[in-house]
Amino acid sequence: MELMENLSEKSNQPFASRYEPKLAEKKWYQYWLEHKFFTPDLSSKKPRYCIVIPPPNITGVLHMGHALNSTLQDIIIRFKKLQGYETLWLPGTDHASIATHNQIEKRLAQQGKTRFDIGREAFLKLAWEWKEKHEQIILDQLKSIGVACDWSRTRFTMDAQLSKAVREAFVRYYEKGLIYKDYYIVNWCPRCHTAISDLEVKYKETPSKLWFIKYPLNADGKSYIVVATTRPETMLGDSAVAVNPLDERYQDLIGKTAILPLVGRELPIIAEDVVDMKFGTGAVKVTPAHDPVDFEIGKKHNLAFIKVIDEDAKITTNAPEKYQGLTTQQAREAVVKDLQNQGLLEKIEDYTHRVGTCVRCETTVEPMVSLQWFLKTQGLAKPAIEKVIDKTIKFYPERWTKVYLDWMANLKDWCISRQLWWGHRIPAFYCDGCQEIIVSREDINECVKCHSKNIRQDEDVLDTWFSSALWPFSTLGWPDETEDLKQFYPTNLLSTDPDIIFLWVARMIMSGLEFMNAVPFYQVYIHSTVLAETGERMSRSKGIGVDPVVLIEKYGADGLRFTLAYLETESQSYRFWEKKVELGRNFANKIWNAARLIAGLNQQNKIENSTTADQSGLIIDNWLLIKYNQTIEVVTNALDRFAFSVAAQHLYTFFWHELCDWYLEICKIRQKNNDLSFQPILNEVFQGCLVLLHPFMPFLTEELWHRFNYLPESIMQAQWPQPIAINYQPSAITNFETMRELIVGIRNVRAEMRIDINKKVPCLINTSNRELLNFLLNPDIQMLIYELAKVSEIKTTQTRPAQSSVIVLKDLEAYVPLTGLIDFNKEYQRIVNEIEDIDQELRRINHLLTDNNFLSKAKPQVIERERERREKLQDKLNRLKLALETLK
RNA sequence: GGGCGAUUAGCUCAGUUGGUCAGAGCGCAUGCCUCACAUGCAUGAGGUCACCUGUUCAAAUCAGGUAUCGCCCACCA
Repeated sequence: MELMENLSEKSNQPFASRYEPKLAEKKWYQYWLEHKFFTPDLSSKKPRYCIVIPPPNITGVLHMGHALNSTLQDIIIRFKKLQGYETLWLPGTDHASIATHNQIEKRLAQQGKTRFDIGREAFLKLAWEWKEKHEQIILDQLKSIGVACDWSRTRFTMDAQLSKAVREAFVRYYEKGLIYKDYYIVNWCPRCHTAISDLEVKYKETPSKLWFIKYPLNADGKSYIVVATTRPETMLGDSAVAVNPLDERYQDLIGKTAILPLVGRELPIIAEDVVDMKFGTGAVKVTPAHDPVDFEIGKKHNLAFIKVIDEDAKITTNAPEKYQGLTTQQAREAVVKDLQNQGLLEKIEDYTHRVGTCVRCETTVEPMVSLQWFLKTQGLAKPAIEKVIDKTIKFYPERWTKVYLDWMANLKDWCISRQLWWGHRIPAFYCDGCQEIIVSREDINECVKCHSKNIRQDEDVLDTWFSSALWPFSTLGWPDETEDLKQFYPTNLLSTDPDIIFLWVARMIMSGLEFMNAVPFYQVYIHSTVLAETGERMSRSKGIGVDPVVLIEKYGADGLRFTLAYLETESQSYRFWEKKVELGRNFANKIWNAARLIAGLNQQNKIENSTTADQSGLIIDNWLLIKYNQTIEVVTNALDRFAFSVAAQHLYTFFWHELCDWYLEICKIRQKNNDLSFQPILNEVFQGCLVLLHPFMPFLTEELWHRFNYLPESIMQAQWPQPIAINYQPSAITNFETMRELIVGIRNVRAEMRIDINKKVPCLINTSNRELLNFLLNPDIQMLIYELAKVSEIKTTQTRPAQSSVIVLKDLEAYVPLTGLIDFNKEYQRIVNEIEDIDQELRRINHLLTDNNFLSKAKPQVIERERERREKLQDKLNRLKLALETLK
């Protein structure tokens, strides 16, 4: 394709018959940036509207989730700007502590190294290099979608200002006594070598075994208590056996002791009501150091916490020597074998249970006692719950409100420390002199208490989500009192996907209320999850799904955007594949070509003193304007409640099937008849459509806006359309609708009877509705029917002529006489042939359905299908026979 | 175990508060390269809106229940 086009020129370009997204996209994005349309004017009097982007990880490249979410946010921000708000969409990226670690460690692994081989400093250097490189990639990909982000305010969670915010927040929490350090059972990922939060653990159904182990009750080895476990290796760390206090089987054992096999430790048998009598034997081994439930039991009963698994998931020196250093898997095998040899394994049952795995690397996590930093959340949760209950913050779709509230009601303290290097290092300092812990806004070299120089900072960093939780205000300048903060906080909308409601949304609400004393946003939109064609989650590593960057390349950003919005309903998910983008691409092309036609219709200047003295033109125009007004209302209302699909579908239908299919077709005819009175209306509606479409298809609409030299200079400066005041005549509109149905009916007859495309047909109408009759006999209306349905003349009649097809409408019957139009003999023969074909098929089916062999062997559904088919064919046969009668 | 969704044409899905809602796109069939567009135009075939029972003058739309699928949460060793 050769389009010799100068990209820097805005007008006088060839108006090719196909919309070429590539020619528009770069050009207009550049143009918007140059004109600073994405940067708010802080001195304007307009109301403010602000969105902060959910910062993509610097590890990632754009995926469909980003494409969807960015599209939706961009639709809203552009919609609000057109509605007259001073808008800010603030972009940025997240350092993604653990995810980035994984990426860099993967690279190191290729060189046979771990992060511990190169040390903290070198590792951080690599991480910053990674950031420099990958941040730009993802931001550029976002730009290719067309996002109206203010890039002058781009933030990164580890920027100096944001790091200052993190530190401020930590210190304030600490000073309020909300941050503490304690031993707790955490999920430990042996691969990432850090604690991870409950939310970062995914459970997988795994077929396994349930081992029933005999714990001898005394040294003679004669009597036992049998416990069932899915993790026999952890028995090395057992410090009790627990039974339900109501369990009659074990009443006499409570308070006694059992002997731990292989180890020889004496274990108290305790009563504990969390023990389920119905599970296993009703007796459970208690391993406080390696199981969350057992941990609680251990604390309650003051049991020993015996750590037998270390940070690398290997058996520690707390276990008998022969197991030390084994992996958990090896230890399991060894323990089971030894128990078997000693006759202490009662039985093994198959059992499927859920194994916790690291959400990042899929390694099996080990519950493990360790010393971590925690944030007390109860006090923080209370106002965060209230603000949602009192609807200061609203979730869309509304059902997510309950999900949020249920979670918040059962909130546990948040483990905020991670044994990682990339991230915000915990601002706690340990003094080796006086053993004090000093938490400080500034780095310190000397103990404030004892002035010892022997101080060292905590090695850990904060959970990535700690900084994310501050994002809505840290990006606007907090803790400083900035103008941005004053003008744009609270922000208006947060749009995100369902899986980070707890990880992120809840925590932003809590910290927003804590530090800003105001909610971080008023509306939370939770969008659908984009699934692959198979219904599975898209996954690059599994090769399932599509790449939005490729789709933009092939179909254009506008086409992709429109399609995504068109599919975005309140569903929890939708399936998506490449073919679907054709919908948007084709629509973009349709708009483009409609524009070409309109440009042509405009070229001829309006003739003075239009010949349309009657109202026919007005009615058609009225019809269009009514539909247009409805469209404005529906789209505005839909976008206000984030019903993206409703808005997109309505625009699609109005533009394509009403404006193009009918109004433009009629305009062509009017133009031929020197009636150019449609021009101002067409122009106004088309211009309005461009604005309505702009949030969905920014590039195409900007391109056309310039080609039509509309004002103001950019469509981004335009105003959202308002319904046009019209002289509404309901009866005229129904008459017009009847006319449309009549035209469709005549076309239908033509197609059914295979009337030559160039042959005109007469049409006889029969109606008692005088007004309708007058309308249809109006010369201008007749002209439309002549042209659009290829009709030669319209006459009235009271009776149906022989050999004619009939069209039945609400207030009207119309007849199309077929004499002379079709070759009756030929048509007769065609129908006869068709009847013969059907007869033959019917015979086949009848034969089949009387064949006992078939009836006994075929699937019932197949037989049923054949029966249904027979019925349908019979129907068709009858109809054809009737048609044959008409032709006689 | 709890919560939340889904079940509508061959496929993917729309269907705000119950009464022109039985729809769209794709696919299919037929005819058209008609001077905006074949990424197009015209016409058509295809569905007891999962199932049962209620409420109502009226239900795809509301209530109760059943079945299947999906998502989320939860300490069943």
